[in-house]
Amino acid sequence: MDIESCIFFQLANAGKAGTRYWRDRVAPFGVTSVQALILVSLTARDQVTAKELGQAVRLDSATLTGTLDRMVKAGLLERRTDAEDRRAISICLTPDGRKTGKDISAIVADANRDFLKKLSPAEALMLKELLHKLHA
Amino acid sequence: MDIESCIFFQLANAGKAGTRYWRDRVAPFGVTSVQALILVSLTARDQVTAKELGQAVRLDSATLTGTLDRMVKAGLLERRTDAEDRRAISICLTPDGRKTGKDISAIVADANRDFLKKLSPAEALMLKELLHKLHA
DNA sequence: CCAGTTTAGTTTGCATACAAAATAATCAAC
DNA sequence: GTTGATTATTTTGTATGCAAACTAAACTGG
Repeated sequence: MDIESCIFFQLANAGKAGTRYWRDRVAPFGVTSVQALILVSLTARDQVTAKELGQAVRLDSATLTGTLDRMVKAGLLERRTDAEDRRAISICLTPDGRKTGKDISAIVADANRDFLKKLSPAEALMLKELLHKLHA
Repeated sequence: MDIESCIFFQLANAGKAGTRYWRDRVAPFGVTSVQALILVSLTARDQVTAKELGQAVRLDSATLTGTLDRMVKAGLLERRTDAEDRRAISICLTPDGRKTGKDISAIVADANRDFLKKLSPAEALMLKELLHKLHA
């Protein structure tokens, strides 16, 4: 079987292509592609624990720890020990992080449209459904 | 726009899911997911330069250098200075690398079928076409 | 033939991605 | 109520992924 028609190769390439495009779109905000997704997620639902955030953005705890470290260092968010459960930490956006999150949230739809412009609306929808069906 | 319906998030997740599945399938052969793809690519077309290999498996030169280092160390392949162009290097499978490449090539189709089993054959084909159309 | 440019790979530095082990706090059962 | 299992997060170590700078070899125009 040809590597070009291998689904693992195709999905990995599509993922990398999407990430490259998204990274270029969010680079002006001074954040990486993953950090941008985290900010968008936090903008939609503020005040979450690290565990909840990890589930929302599909990052395992080890990867999340490092990424949060860099975002704290960049002044985008803070870690606070959860009052209820002292094992958990609450992730809180700083004013700067909140603004950047809002600004990036405002371009997500346009970035999606532009990246998908080679597909018709019906095809784009079909692609999203097929990708979703693959996980579920 | 919800992060769940963001194409960059969906593609990145699908890519990671595929890579995880593929990694588990090739782990018994003692190689990583990327190394497995490289071996499959080399099995189909032996004797290529690093540049050609990088284009075939979509790895930039910096990533390829490190991955080749690990594969040489693992005894899967060798670097040889190209006789025609002394800037280039030829990538050659060792006997061990050739056998592993053949063994892995033999399971690619089955791994693809199994990973795509939640989709009908028509849907799987549609997915591949849409992914291809996205790049082209 | 020779300076300037292009090309093939490597190196460096940083950001995911993830397995496995370590830490610390909570929960469960007796 | 203490001990043992579970849970949240961090740490460590290895493997991509990629930008940018660097090296060495080949090409190109005058």
